[in-house]
Amino acid sequence: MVRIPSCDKLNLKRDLWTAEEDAKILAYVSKHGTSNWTSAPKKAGLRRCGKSCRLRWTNYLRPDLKHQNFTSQEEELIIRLHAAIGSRWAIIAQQLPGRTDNDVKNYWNTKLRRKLSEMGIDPVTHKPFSQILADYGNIGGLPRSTKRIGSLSRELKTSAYMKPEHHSNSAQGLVDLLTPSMLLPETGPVMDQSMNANVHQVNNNHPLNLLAQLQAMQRDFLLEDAFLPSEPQELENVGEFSLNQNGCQTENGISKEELNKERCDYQYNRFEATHCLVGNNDIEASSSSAENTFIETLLHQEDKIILFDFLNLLEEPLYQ
DNA sequence: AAAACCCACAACCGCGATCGG
DNA sequence: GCCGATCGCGGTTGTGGGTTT
Repeated sequence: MVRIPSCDKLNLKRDLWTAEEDAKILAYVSKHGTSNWTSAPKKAGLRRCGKSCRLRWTNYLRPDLKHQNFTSQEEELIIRLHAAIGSRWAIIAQQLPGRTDNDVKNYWNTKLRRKLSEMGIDPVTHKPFSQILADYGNIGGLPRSTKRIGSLSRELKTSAYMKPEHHSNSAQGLVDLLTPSMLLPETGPVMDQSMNANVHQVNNNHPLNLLAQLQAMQRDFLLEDAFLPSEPQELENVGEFSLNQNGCQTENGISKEELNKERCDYQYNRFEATHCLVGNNDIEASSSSAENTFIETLLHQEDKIILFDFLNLLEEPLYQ
């Protein structure tokens, strides 16, 4: 495949954009729209490559962008989503109206990553450094790690939620990706109801429900890939274990299909409980402070919210 | 006052995916 | 189905302003 010559190779302008150039881009977009950036430099009278024009528009000039500082709520959401899906900045940015992937990425790299490190948390794995060291000591005995959601294939990503024009809002694509047929292949009416509730909430711009769905998906992967035995009898045992964790009872002789329903209920309820906890604990209360950011509050309350609690907040099932 | 350093963020690069002739 | 053109993404670099020495 022939590569596009870079702006550099074409001897085009590469430094910071001037107000005059910005005005030309705005004029171009108002006249021609954003569908064809290749012709933008010529039509707008700019000595920039089309790619550069597109980035300038996408990351800076778009009228729907926010240019204010990140709020503590946004901070919290970035951390939680990063813990869930890794550095998928475009997806994370979709959950933060008015923010671009570049904004989120820069904010993570310059602020959040360091703050987590200062708290003794590895910003890559979201584990405390002490646990990483402990794990390293036990490296031979660890079960094989399962696939991270962050390593979802590009096919899935692109087909399901990377085409905003296919959806009425940014979250809809993910909702489609996480339809019961994919997320929970053998679920019945009970789980459908739960999922419908989630879909409804996502449609109402409750970004944390995206996290719940992602985590449910991950939980499903983990249970399917790493812990679930294939034989029905073994499945019963696993189901009993999972449900007992949730304080529920299960009967002997449960069918595989019923088990799946129960298991999905368990997953959904667990995430609901997690988010209720998060919503009611000190974190949210402190997040409302205009003075303190989410992380700063945690730092100031080290004796109250110990590291272990923060990890519970993150609810990172991937690394269990 | 000036050099050195730090930080935030704008911008670019390279790659894979997708589109369209 | 092929292939060139384009888009979108994540990683990285460059730049300018602020702070420290």
